[in-house]
Amino acid sequence: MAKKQHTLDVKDRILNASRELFVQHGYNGTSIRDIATASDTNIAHVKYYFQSKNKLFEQIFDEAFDILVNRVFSILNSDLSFSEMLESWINAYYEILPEYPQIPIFILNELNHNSEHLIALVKKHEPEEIFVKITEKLAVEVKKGNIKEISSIDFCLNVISLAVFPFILEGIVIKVANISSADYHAVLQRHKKLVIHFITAALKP
Amino acid sequence: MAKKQHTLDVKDRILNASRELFVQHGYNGTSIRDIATASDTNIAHVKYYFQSKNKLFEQIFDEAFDILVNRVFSILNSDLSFSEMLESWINAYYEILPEYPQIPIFILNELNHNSEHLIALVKKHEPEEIFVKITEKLAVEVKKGNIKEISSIDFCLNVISLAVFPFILEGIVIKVANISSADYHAVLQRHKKLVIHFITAALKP
DNA sequence: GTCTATAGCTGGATAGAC
DNA sequence: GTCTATCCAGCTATAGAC
Repeated sequence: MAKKQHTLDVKDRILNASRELFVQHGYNGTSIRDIATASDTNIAHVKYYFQSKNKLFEQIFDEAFDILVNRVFSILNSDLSFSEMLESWINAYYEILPEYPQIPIFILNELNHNSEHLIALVKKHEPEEIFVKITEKLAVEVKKGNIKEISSIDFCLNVISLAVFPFILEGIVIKVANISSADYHAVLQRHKKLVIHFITAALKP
Repeated sequence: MAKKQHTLDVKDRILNASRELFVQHGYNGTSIRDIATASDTNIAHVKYYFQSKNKLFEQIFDEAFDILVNRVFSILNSDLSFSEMLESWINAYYEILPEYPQIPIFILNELNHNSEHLIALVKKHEPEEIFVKITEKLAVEVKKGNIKEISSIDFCLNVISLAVFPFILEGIVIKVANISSADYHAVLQRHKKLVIHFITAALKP
């Protein structure tokens, strides 16, 4: 009947194609025509379902940001002990990011290019709540004498840097060192344990 | 005589304007027209001095990458002791990056978008040599029993992550937390000492 | 070296037939 | 809902006058 058989309907095909293209090539590097071609639809379809390139992009960006903070959010809202929380937090990144390795650089880059517009989307997820949660947990742990005194901004910067940045470096490392993505991910899985141990050792009073 | 007085000649005005625009908005987000307008020249000037948008971009990218690795390179080639080297290395980032805070995200993003083409420029700077140098210095230090055993890839990932990533987060942090860039840089200067201490403590045998 | 004009193409958006 | 045709603004690149 139809010229081509698709398992997904038009709207989902457009979402899948645009997710891949936007994350890979950025907002400016992706045209509606590219999206229409990749999803085997046409420009009018994209316009019909998403009104404009901008609206479609916002939806993709929102999803991507959600992937990055949602799980972390639930970990920090749970009743885990401090050391369990720290380990779960880092483990979360090392489970999410191998599946979506391009998301951090995508988010950071688009925020740098288009800040005024996208920052509202970021704030909607209330990332400051995460920060408040961590500050509380840290204060308790310092008071108990379990860890050295450290400001929550310093602590968060270190944890996020150590856990997230290696994934951002993937592209450059595998090309310069001429190794496969799988090899690099194997290195990172080993690296994860070191990161947890690294932070624990550095926080010891 | 001329309609407008400029302290720099045409070529330098184009370089300055394109540096700012490319680093800020990326390759795809910058047009030759933007560059011509910002440098108070015209499209023909840009073409005359740099042949194409691509050639001009490569020059800017090359410069930016050089800023990021040149100083680090000379530190690792010097005869500093291991602990001096580590401190100088991190200090180097904290001196370079406040002046060029956008460069890391610019480099990483363009490499992700346009890898095949730019990776040759990166390799020209021989970043692997840095890695070899560090591996040697680490091995000596481990043998002496001054630090715990650690692979050089793990070590490099940790140092670079801790030192560079906070600068990449600047854009999102100052907007979400509603603080000024100067305030954030003050936080980072404090943070620098903690990073050095953090790594030293974690490496203690 | 400088600058205008323009070719040739690709971008997002829209109108309107079916 | 689907799809074609088309508008017009933007882009890089080039030719050629001065």
